[in-house]
Amino acid sequence: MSEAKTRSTRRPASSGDKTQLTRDHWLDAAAGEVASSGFSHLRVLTLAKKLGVTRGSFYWHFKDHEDLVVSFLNRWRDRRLHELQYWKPQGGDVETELRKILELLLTDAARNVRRLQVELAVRDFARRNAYAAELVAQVDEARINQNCELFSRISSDPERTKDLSMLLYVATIGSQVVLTGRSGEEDDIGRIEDLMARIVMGQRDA
Amino acid sequence: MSEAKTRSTRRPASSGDKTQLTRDHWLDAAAGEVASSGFSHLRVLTLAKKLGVTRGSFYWHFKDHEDLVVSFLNRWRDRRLHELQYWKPQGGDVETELRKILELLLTDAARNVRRLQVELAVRDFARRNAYAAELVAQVDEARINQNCELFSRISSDPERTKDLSMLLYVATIGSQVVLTGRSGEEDDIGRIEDLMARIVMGQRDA
DNA sequence: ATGGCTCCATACACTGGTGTATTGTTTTTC
DNA sequence: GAAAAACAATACACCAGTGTATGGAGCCAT
Repeated sequence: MSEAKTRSTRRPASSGDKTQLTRDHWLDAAAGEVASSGFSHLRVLTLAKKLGVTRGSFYWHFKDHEDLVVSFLNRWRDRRLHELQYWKPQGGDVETELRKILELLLTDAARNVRRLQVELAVRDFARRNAYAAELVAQVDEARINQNCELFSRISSDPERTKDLSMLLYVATIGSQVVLTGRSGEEDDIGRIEDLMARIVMGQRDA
Repeated sequence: MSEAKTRSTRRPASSGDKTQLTRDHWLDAAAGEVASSGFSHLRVLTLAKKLGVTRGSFYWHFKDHEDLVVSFLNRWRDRRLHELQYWKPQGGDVETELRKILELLLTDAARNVRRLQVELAVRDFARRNAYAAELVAQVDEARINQNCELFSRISSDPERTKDLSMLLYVATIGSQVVLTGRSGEEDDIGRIEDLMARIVMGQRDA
């Protein structure tokens, strides 16, 4: 603790960096808080400490607390919609593609703890915030539709493909909610993944 | 603002009643707050207003805010474990029992909005509170085990019955999380219910 | 090197919430 | 029917958090 003049930078390198802060820096810090404590514990003072600055900086980058929340939600929505692009099923055979999707939605999701926690926090926030609910609905719909394209190769009945896609989605979300941070998590998730795959494949019509 | 003497009762009948308050009254009021705003917005001042008293009463019934939260969680756990008793599958044939359970877990749950919201709030709180997590785990396990007994009549492989029970559970929780308060909720839940029933029945071994 | 722009610090006013101490009012109980 | 116990009101000290106003410090033009 004896710096503050040696380098021309003024911030005590709390985030390891030295340059000026940007809106995105604050949003990243916010993600950490949201993940670990939820939206209702999102405090600008806390973020400022984490970033090694005072709130003076915050109120330059953001109008107020609400501005932070809305920006956070928008960025979250944009990223979630955008990433879907890379998860599009390729031309492989149905079972391999299904396995890939399941692994993406369950095993992979479970490893990305922070990302998962953020999603759960957003979802919870959506229960009492109309705007968040709107964005969550958009993301949910996009994801369900994405899987629909694959399931159309399993059943020719469009109603059934839609239902299957929906079921797979709610099952994965449920797994995340119920199993995350639980003892035997890895194992249980693997088994659900397996069972889901077998079940869905069993729904293929003749 | 010119009352306060006409009747010998002192509380302005905010809860319609006149008698003295009990711990359970506070817990009931807390349930309302938790359902609509979550644990992090649980304020004793708010409860006091809702009950038509001041905080002086609260601190007679409870040691502090944490006492309220812990008592609330305990009551929740006790009730959830106790109600399972009445949901035990009877001796009917497998499909009817399965349908009954699904209706209980999905259609019925969706009607009981407040109860569902409380459960989701508790579950969210459990992400950052060890004690809540403990209780949620207890409830989850009890519910999953309860369904196991039924599924053992579908598959003779105990591993598979356990997996099926788990899948059904996470699917219902996921449905509640994803579909609650969404447009077309009723419809979607019905379809999921139907699909789940067909799928599970399809897992019966020869 | 001066003025202007960007980014952050400091200080203040204000709100909303907790918990405690004390007193007041009903109800019970004997 | 008076003492005791249960319940509630009032007033206070205190803290955490927001938002605002203002004053720098560093950088970049000309």
